[in-house]
Amino acid sequence: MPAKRQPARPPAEHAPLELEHFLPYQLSIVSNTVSQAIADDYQRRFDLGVTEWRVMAVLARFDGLSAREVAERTAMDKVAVSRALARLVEAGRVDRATHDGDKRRSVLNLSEAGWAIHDQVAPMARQRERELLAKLDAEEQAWLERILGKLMPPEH
Amino acid sequence: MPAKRQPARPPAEHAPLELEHFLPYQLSIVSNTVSQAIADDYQRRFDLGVTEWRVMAVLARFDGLSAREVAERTAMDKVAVSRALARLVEAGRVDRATHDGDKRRSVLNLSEAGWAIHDQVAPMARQRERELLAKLDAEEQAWLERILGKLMPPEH
DNA sequence: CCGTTATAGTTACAGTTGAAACCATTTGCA
DNA sequence: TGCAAATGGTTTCAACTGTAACTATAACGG
Repeated sequence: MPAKRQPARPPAEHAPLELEHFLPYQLSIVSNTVSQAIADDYQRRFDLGVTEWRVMAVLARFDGLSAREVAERTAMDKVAVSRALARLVEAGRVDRATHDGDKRRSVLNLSEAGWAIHDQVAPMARQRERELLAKLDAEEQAWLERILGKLMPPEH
Repeated sequence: MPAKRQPARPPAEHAPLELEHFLPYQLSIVSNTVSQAIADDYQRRFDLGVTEWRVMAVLARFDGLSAREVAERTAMDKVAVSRALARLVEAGRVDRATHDGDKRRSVLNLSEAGWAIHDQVAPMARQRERELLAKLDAEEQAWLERILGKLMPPEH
């Protein structure tokens, strides 16, 4: 067995980054790990991508949004929303109509089938969130909520 | 101007997710925003992708790693590491040799050119981290560090 | 009105990504 | 030994992503 590898250079010379204590890196790892865990739950079972699920989640809360409004609320760009909607409409999970008085806009709603999926996926997502929070005590949970609120870019 | 849109269904009926207060979603937004900001700094200037930078960062700390060890330390999969290394070696930023006594393994090190890039990018990354932390007071910073430590998956 | 500019949404293209198959080498063990 | 399984690494293929170009409709300014 090879000996445990040691940092090979004096930090003063090059000041290498310690990735595992670097905040943006930690955020990326934690975020990807939990998102992937949630996605695994519904990806195969419902043939539903992350972007599609996010679109469904906002349509569950707000009726009749346009694609642009969905993009704002999901922090996705309009191309991603357009593609997610194409799949969702094709699969009969979202109903798309045209706005009265502005033929450019679509008017989007979950279909019955869409609601049926939503009502299965939403509890699974909440459960994963609980599992993540279970690693923290009550005080830490409160601080995390507060901190993320401050770190979120203002437009979201 | 259209009236502010209201939630259209009673929460009790379908319990839709409030994305903007959903922890995994917040993490994803914050993480992507900050990672993108950092990446923009060096992406164009050095023609260096995020995956390549991560590989360089671990090679700055540990000499002579194999590709597999790089993958472990960066939390990237081996395919991504293989491709990042191909570009880095091609660009003369990483030297790749073959391990004595195990011809499957490579032995990786930053080249002089690699170090030169590292020594420019690392301070930029640290600066971005400081800007992120500047949104928090000292107490929040301490809690965030503690919390992320607990949320990081054990293997990283 | 009519031409310019802006907006909603889609399409095309090129680059990126991940899963699985693949090759070469090494290890384990009968 | 020698052969099956494991390991390090690359390649392939299909899906996904972002940017820019495009179409259609609406808003604006003279």
